[in-house]
Amino acid sequence: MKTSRFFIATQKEVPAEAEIVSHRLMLRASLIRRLSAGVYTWLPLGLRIVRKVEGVIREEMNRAGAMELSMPVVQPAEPWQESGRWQAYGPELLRFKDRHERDFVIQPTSEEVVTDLARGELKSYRRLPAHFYQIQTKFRDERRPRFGVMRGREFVMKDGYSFHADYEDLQREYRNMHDTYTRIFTRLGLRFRAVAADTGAIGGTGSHEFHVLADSGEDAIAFCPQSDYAANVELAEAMAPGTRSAGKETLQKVPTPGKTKCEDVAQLLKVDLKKTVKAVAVMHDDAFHLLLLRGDHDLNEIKAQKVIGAFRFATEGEIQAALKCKAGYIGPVGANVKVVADRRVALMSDFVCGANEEGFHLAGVNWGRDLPEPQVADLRNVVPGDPSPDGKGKLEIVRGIEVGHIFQLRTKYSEAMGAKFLDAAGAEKPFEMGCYGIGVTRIVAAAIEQNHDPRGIIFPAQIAPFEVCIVPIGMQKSPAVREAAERLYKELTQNGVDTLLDDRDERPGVLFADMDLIGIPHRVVLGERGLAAGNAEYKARRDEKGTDVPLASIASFVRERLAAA
RNA sequence: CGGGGCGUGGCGCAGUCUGGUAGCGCGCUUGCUUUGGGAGCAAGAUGUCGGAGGUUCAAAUCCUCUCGCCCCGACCA
Repeated sequence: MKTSRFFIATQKEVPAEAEIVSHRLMLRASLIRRLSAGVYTWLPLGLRIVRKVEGVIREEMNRAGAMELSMPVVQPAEPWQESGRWQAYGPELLRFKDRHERDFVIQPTSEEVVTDLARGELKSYRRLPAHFYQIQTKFRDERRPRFGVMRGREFVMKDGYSFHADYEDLQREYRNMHDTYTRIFTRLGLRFRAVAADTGAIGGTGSHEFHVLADSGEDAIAFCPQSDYAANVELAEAMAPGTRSAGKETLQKVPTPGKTKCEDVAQLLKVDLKKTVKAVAVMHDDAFHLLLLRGDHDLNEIKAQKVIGAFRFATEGEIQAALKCKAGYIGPVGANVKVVADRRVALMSDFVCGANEEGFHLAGVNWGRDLPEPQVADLRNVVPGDPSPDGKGKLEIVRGIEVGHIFQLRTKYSEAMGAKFLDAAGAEKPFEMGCYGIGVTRIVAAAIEQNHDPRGIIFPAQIAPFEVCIVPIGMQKSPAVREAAERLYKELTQNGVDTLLDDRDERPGVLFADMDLIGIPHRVVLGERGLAAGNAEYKARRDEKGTDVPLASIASFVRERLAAA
């Protein structure tokens, strides 16, 4: 490809709409343009990257035995009503009516359609297992799209669905996909980690997420460097080893006017924040609960929900009604309400908490003596340094971007939709199902997030829009440069190298800056100076300086570099 | 959905408080010079100031209502 016949519209200035680096660079490098919130046009340069990501995924999915198909983006409401997701999905599911007033959705995933297909076609165990996948446009009406294509409303996802005669075979395929995803993300040149995950709204049992590691990631991942333990912090179990030491202090009420936060109280009383307990007031149905956490810990709402059921935070009025006290000074002592203590809190002694009287806290509080032994549960997010749940070391926390997710759905959809096959004994059974997603367009953003420098994007070779760029200096003026550039271009393209020849009549600085910005991994510069000495100059995107290579061997040199990557 | 902010040529912004009929940089067009890291000079083109209504002799500026977008929190590939 030659730049004179290709659409490149790089920008020097940073667009105001973009906050994170990948979004900025994607706009500046003319990979994407926004049409509306969370909805983007993929420009020719960006689409090349998407296609390369898709290519790697397609190759590995096919190699793993999955079969590509394509299901409709627009789907009728009926199967969604059958599965129950028409009600369960909520406003994120984009719905509309056709001219006959019939309900439709734009697919956010395709469990319903693929299950409908399976129940019609996979009537016998002899047809099993079967794994169908597609690389398709999805739409989710996100409450808050952000970071460009990282969390767009419209996006491209690879979604695969497998059907099995029994659970053992589903588990085999689940491991197969775990391995396949590992290969895919490795080939894409990403630094990533597979983590145990909550199964969330899709339901089912086993589940892993694949996260690209990046500080800008929206997810927090807890992992143990001493073992292979890794889990989303939403899920990671907070351990509390040890026993409660006997209390030494007497209970006393201390004035803490204006100090409503644990940090402020700890500072005022000159005690460690870890000696304080905070009480979070929540309502489950109409029941008021106090959830107790150590002052330096945060509530994990998913865990709390598993303990007391769906809840919301109590209002100031409800707190007044239950405890006769303002928020900021509430605590469990003498409170006639349900109390659930985090495991760690249950092991504390001589601690500080609210006194249920405005302007006062209690110090030297001890379980049993000052208040009854509480209900104990895991309520908090893990923090760095917590013991790993597998007992093999201490947890660290990093941030990640979720780019893949695999689930064991079991029979959730097959039972809801009556999708059954006949087994060898002639008995009707619901399919055991798995589903497997990869965020294709999100990967492009994640790869940039992980690979960039002040000059721009540094694409991993597998997904770069072009593998090599040729930058001729003064091509329009110098016949020698033009001739050398055209010859090298021809030689590389004829050998299947994805080459971009920058033949624009621009100053060298512009060409260099653009090629760096759009992240082409290998660059060959041809100038009269070098040509006079019989040399071309080669530079990899990450290199500081170029190196001279004899013109006669530059093509084979580049091809060797490509093969080495 | 709650909280904060922003809508002025293709892009980034000033002007708004204190009404007087729109400006800067980048980009774009043409010419000359320049040519190994986003050139210089000259001449140009491009705006219903997000939209609607109102106040006023006069509105980008004041008032009302709307629409859109971005950022921070609870969900997902």
